Amino acid sequence: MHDGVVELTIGELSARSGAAVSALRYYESLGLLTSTRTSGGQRRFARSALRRVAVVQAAQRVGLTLAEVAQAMAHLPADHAPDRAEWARLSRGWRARLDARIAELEQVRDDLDSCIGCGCLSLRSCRLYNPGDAAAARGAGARFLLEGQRASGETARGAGPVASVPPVDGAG
Amino acid sequence: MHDGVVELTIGELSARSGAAVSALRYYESLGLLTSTRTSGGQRRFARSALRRVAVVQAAQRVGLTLAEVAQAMAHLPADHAPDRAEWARLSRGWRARLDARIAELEQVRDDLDSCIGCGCLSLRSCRLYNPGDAAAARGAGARFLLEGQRASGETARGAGPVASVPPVDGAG
DNA sequence: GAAAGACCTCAAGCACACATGAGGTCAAGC
DNA sequence: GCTTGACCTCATGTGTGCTTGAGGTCTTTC
Repeated sequence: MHDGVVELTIGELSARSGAAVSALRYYESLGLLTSTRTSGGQRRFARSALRRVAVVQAAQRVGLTLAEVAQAMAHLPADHAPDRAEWARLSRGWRARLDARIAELEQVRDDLDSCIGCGCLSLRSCRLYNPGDAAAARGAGARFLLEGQRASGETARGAGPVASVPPVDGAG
Repeated sequence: MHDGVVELTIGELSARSGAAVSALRYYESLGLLTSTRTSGGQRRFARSALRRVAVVQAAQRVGLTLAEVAQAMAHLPADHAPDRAEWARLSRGWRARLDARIAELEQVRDDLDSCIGCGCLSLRSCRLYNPGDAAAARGAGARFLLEGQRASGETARGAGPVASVPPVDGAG
């Protein structure tokens, strides 16, 4: 095997980055990585690909989707790994998202605390149940937290919004 | 429409809970909800179902999967909505998970900060790149954070672990 | 009693991030 | 040059949490 040589096979990149071979191919298909090919059609990665993979993995730990990573990386030069300034720009944006996400989770935690205290889940007042305030329903970065809370067509066409039925909160 | 009556149609439950009709059917298929049926085969939910849906939604905000919610709910009596003590038991467990999750994100944030400072992503020393310590690779509750970091068969069968290739960290 | 809207049951589809398998090729070492 | 392991390209599958659609039924209201 070539050693201090310039290029890496996909297996080497996998071993060094910890990403699976199939994941690397997938990243390439999304434009997150580029490679040259040998005459036989096998991929060869520049060593800078190692850093790119590291960036992808970092972004995933932050909670970004690969599409978002691709978008962010589009602002980076393709021919070399990000240098200090470029990486700082990227990661500062991610930090903001991280902060927002942490804040949301802390909000949920506080709401949960208030519910533990009151044992409520009252449909009228419980903040866990009625996340209408600041943190809720924000588009940005709430993916794993608040996804899937919109009404279906069947519901929307149908009986109208919540107000059409009077409040109930006695249990069974 | 019946009004202060004991049972709710699925549409009413949807309107009152904010969950889509299709989601409610799905929850029932997972055992998260139960219903009786009219002679015509339509679902009727006890009012306690409202609280059960609230609990499911709360758990999702915490970050649990529905399977986990189902498991947690298996410890609750099926015939009534959770009372104060039962809800407290449940939510205290969730709180621990929330705390762990928040701690992990804070760890990532700190690592990110150190990387912003040094512009590194050095394969040898960067903590974002080498999440080997405390927070990483924990089984519990790291779903959205650390999923998909295991090697594939192709990689595992192949060139062996990281040590087989000497370190490289120059960029392109 | 008839229209309309809410409801029913499958079955299939979507999004995300890959993993897996089939069937075949390349490259390195002996 | 021959074996063997690494690599290739599709195509399809996995898990989670639903949504959408087709085709049909129930219930309520006028």
